[in-house]
Amino acid sequence: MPKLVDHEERRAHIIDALLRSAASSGLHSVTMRSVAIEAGVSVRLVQYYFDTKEQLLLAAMTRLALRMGERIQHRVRAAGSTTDPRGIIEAVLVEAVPTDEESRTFHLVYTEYAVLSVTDPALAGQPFLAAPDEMDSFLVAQLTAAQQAGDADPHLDPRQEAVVLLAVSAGLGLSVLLNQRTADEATAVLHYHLARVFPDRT
Amino acid sequence: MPKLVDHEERRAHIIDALLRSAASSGLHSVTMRSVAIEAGVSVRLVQYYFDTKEQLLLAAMTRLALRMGERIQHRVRAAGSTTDPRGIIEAVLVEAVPTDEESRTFHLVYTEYAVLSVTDPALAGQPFLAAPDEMDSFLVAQLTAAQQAGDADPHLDPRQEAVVLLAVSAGLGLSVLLNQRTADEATAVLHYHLARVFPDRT
DNA sequence: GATTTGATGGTACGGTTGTACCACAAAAAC
DNA sequence: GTTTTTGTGGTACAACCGTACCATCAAATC
Repeated sequence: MPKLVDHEERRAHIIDALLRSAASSGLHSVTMRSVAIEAGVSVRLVQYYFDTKEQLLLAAMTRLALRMGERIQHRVRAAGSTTDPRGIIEAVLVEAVPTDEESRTFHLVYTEYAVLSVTDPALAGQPFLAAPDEMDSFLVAQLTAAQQAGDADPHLDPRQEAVVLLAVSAGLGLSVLLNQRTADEATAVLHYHLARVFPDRT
Repeated sequence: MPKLVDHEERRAHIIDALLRSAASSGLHSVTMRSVAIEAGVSVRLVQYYFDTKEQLLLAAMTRLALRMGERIQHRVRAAGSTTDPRGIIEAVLVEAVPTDEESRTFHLVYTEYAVLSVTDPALAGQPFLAAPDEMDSFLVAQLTAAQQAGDADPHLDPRQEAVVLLAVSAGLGLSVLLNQRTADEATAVLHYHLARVFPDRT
C-alpha cells in the first residue's frame, strides 16, 4: 500500500470542504466537483471515501449534528464552573444565536439540512429529531431545579416554559440567519426574556 | 390573435403548480419540466409566461409574500370584530403555526425560500425582509395599546416583548414544520405564553 | 523480487436541466 | 383577404451532474 492514510481524517477534511462550500453558496449548489475543488482533491477521491453523493451528504449531516452537541456541551462547561441552572440554560440558548462567522456558517448549514430533511426522504429520520427532544427534557429539569432553588419564577410551568425558551432561541437564531436582526439585538432580547423567567438577579 | 388569454390568470395557474410541486418534493427539485407537468401545460408555455426560471422563482416568491399578507389580514379580521389588541396579536401569531395541510404547504415553501434567499444573490433583497419589520412595529403598537388598556402586563418592554413574541411564534412554527412538534402542542404553548403576557383574562 | 493491495488520477457516459430555435394555428387588424 | 400578432407545441443543444471504468504508483507481504 502507499501512504497508508488515516481514513477518518481524510473524510473529515472532505466534509469540512463541503460545509464551507454549502455555507457560501448554499447546500443545494454543492456538487461532487465543487466539494473536490474546495477540498483540493480529485473527484475520484471524494468518490473513494464516500461512494455516493447521498452518503457524503449523510456523513456531513451526522458530523454537523455531532459538532452541535460538542458546541452546546462546550458552552455549558465554559458558562458555569458551578452547576447553576440559569447559567446553563442561558449558555444553551445563546448558542442558537450565530455570533461569529464560524457560528453563522454552522447554523446556516444546519438549518438548510433541517429544511431539506422535510422533503428529502433520504434525510428524514436522522438524528436531527433526537436532539431537540433531549434538549426539551434537559431544559425542563434545569427549570425545575431553578424553581426549587428559588431562582426561577415559581408560577411557571416548566414543561411549557421549556418549549417557549427553545422556540425563542430558535426563532431569534433564525432571524439572525435571515439577516433580519443583528446577533447583538437577538442576544439582548434573549437576555431580556431570561430576566423575566429568572426575576431579581444581581 | 387566438384565444386571447388572461395573462395574470395563466401566470397564477403556473405559479400555483410550482408551489404545489415545491411543497411535495422540495423547492430544490422544481424544474421547468416538473412545473409544466404539474400545471398540465408544455414547457414552452412556462417559458412563454416567465421567460427564465429565475423570473419564475421570483414571481412565485412575490405571490407567496402577497398571500402571506392576505392570510394575516384575514386572520386579524376573522379574530376580533372589535379592535381588541390581544385578539389581534393572538391571531397574527397563531398564523405562523401550520395547522391544516394547506397552511403547512404554504409555510414550508415560504421557509424554503427564506433559507434559500440567504445564499442565493438573485433572491436576496426581496420583500421577505420588509414583512417582519412591519410586523415588528405593528406588534409594538398593539402591545402598547394593550398596556394602556390595562390588558397587558405593564412591566413589559413593548419593543423587546414584540421581538420575543415574534420569535416564539416563528420558532414554534418551524418546529412544527420540522415534525418535532404537533400543531396542537405548538398552539397550546403559544397560548400559554400569551397568558403570561396578558394576565388574568376570562 | 514478485505480487498483492490501498490510494489516487483521469476520463467517458448516460441522464437531466435551462433555454434557444423553428413551426403553426387562429384571431385580430387592415 | 391578406398580413400581423398572440398563444402554443415540439425539439435540439450546450452545460452540468453523478457515477462507473480504467490506469498507475507505491508500499507492504510473501
